[in-house]
Amino acid sequence: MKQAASFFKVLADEARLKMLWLLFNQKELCVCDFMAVLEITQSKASRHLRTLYKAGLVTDRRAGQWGYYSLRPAEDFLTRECLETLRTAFTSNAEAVGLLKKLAVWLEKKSEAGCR
Amino acid sequence: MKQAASFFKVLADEARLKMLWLLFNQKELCVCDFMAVLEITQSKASRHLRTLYKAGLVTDRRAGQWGYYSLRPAEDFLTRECLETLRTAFTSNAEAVGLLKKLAVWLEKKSEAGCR
DNA sequence: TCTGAACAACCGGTTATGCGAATGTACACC
DNA sequence: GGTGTACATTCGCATAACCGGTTGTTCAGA
Repeated sequence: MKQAASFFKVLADEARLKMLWLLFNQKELCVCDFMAVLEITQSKASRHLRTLYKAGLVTDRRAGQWGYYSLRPAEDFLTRECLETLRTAFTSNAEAVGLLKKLAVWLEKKSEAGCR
Repeated sequence: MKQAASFFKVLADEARLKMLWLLFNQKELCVCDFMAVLEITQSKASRHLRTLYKAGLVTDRRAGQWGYYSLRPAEDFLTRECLETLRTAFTSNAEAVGLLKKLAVWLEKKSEAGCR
């Protein structure tokens, strides 16, 4: 039960919820994507991603100086179900939908700039 | 999304999870029941119940000097689904099952003592 | 080899949360 | 009216979490 409590503790932060939501809808994102879309500092982005990583919810992949994060399929029942519920709930949430639009615009601009 | 974060914040405590679990399996419980079964101080029990109350997850009913708490049906999708998932997860959790046994013993002893 | 980009990790400061102990309140019984 | 029970609330303190700014670290390209 302690385990369940610490899982919910990880979800108990708006920035981390938004990060998970972005990853629900985009396979891979790097730190600078989170910074741009969520309008947060690099230090904040990195710290929260670390928290998600330590909780086993995301994986990271280094490619040169870039770090890509993606969702990690949950092996635990509670984790899997709650994340799925979260995803469903956010799908009909205006703020969440707005974030996705912002993400799309950002990714578009990024690829236009050719900096992929 | 802020709302979702604060909901998870409420769940992010072992004592509160245990309280919810007990209420899943027993319609109504008073503060002293939580104290006895979870082996916590009165102040701790009261405080966490207050938190659950303010989050809208439980209701209270005063009867004389006794205060009874019970689950409050969730009107929100996220809340309802997560609690249901939690219930399912705990059903096959040894610690949680042990708590229920402890609760049964306590309620038995309490009614034997005639203090209803 | 130097510079700059992308990130991670540390630093101190602030805020939030949790705790037991003590106190307050409301009622029940004598 | 006094005592005891069942709570709720407040208090001071300790710990944990979050924050922005700064300082590594690693790598790519000139």
